[in-house]
Amino acid sequence: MCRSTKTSSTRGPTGRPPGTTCAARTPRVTSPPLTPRWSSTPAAACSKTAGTTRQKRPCAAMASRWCATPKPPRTEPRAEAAAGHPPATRTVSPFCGAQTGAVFVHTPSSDPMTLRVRFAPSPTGHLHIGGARTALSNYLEARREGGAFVLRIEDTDPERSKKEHEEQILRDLAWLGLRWTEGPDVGGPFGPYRQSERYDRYRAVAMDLLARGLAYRCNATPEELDQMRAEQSAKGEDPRYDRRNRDKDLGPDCGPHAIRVKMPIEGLTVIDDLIKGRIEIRNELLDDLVILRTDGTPTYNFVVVVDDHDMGINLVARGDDHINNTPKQIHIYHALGAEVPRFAHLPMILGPDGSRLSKRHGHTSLGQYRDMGIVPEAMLNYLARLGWSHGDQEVFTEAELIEHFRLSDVGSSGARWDMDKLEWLNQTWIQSFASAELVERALPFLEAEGYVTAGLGARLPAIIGAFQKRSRTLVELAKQARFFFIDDAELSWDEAAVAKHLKPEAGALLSALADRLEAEPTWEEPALTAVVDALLAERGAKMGKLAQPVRVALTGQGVGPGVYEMLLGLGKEISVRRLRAGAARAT
RNA sequence: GACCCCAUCGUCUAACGGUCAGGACUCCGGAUUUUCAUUCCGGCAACACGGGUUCGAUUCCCGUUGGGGUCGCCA
Repeated sequence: MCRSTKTSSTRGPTGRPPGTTCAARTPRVTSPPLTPRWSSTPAAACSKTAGTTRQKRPCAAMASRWCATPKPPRTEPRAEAAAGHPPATRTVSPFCGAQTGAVFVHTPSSDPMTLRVRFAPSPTGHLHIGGARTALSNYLEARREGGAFVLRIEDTDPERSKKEHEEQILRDLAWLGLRWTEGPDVGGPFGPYRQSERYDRYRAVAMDLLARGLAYRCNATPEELDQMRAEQSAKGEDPRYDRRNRDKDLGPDCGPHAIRVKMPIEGLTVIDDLIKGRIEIRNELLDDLVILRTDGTPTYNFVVVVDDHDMGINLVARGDDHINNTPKQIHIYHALGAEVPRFAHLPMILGPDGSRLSKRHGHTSLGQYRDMGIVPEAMLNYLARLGWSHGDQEVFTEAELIEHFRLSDVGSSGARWDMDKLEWLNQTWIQSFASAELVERALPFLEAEGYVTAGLGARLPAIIGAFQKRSRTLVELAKQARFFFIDDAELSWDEAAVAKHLKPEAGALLSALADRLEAEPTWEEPALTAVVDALLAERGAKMGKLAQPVRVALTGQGVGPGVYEMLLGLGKEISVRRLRAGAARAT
């Protein structure tokens, strides 16, 4: 029997169940949900059709929305980007073909489609760096193609979803520099963008599936199912739903029940993944998954498909831990009569030991890296380079990433998190900042150390500049700058350095230097250099003779910034005072 | 266990049948220097294994091993 015959008879003229307001939700880009995207009649759909290759091209009209953002110059849409996309997904025997063994290939819309991608975090915690990577990949793809980047909140878990998490995730994404064209905060034509606000829609779709015989009621209790799985395991079988209620056609009066969707029982589902290539899964392995729980709330695999369809998402890029969900989702698309998007499954980010990155490996949330003084440019750069490369280039600006990054060029193997490389990139980026830029970035970290940064005038950029080439992170910068901000009495003294460099003859030099500097009206590098050079010339000494004693006197330590950097950062008063104190110590 | 994914220096990666297997991080030397850092030069270091296919495999195929992921009325 060809199931879609029944489908067509139950769908009705509008293809929409009563009470569904989906048309209002999908003003454009997609046809109304529940209307088959595949062309012609159900009978035609059941017949064998040839594979088709979807063509996609950048939409110039959509590019303007990105141009509204001030940042980097947009690169030209690339003509070659349009070519060569593989067929989205090919399914062998979904509902209609399953029973006949026919090969079914859905026919994509012929409309030139604007790329629409999404990032759908669940607000149950902070933004994980894996999530950040996924978000970035989607974002770059959208930017290059002039498409839409949709942010959707997957808050169907009322227990764990928290508003403050959602807000924090949005802030973290913004910190990274990602900007979305549609989302819960900015709105958009496909809202609402929080799943908790779309429950009516999910229920309506589920009821429609039920009415069309593509889903069914299952009154097995979770306890019964647990027992079933336990028995299966005991017998050495794979634990899975035994389809016990699939063909019973249970009515609404069957007691507390969930709604399950019917998966095909035989055949093959094929995913043509942008990153992984061809993936085949035997349909017999697919469980009839619950789409509506007993309490009426929808489940993840269901809402994802409904939303992605409603929102016109045509490329889904996510972690490869979702690969096993994909065939089930594809069949839900088919049940909805919806076009299946292309998929790109990004490999996982692994911990340094090769296992899945977790808290025990250290920091896993984006916010923690921000707090440790990683700049967003470096994080963006590092995240993009994980699993992807462009020639021998290591440092990329956002604009360069938008131009060169492609999901299809991402490697298919997992990548380990390498803090050393991240810090190296961070240092490289810190070195690239203009003075005022670095000051602005470093200020919060200085304040976090408890330093008073107000009223420093030109000393502040001098202090921060002194560490621009000496810091791998902004926290490191702030900690190194400590001697600039504390009272003389608080200086910590490296006794070995003191013993080595603050000897009597050095004391005389320091004392003389202090006198001359005190008399110097111009506290700028050329003037200071002149003072030091003159002193050195008179004494017939080299800089090497003076630098270390000065450094120890000024900082208490044997290592630190250059002499003039210290002098400029400290200012005249403190410099002279510390030099005198150092001279006194040296006698 | 079943299913799915993956496999080049320690790490991130390049190579798209013929290369002295390239670059970057880390590490180790050296140069510059005012200590440290920066910068510049140099060095160590890899095709997991076994079968095919081929005149020729790191590249293609199969298997083994190893690693990762998924097996919920979580997302």
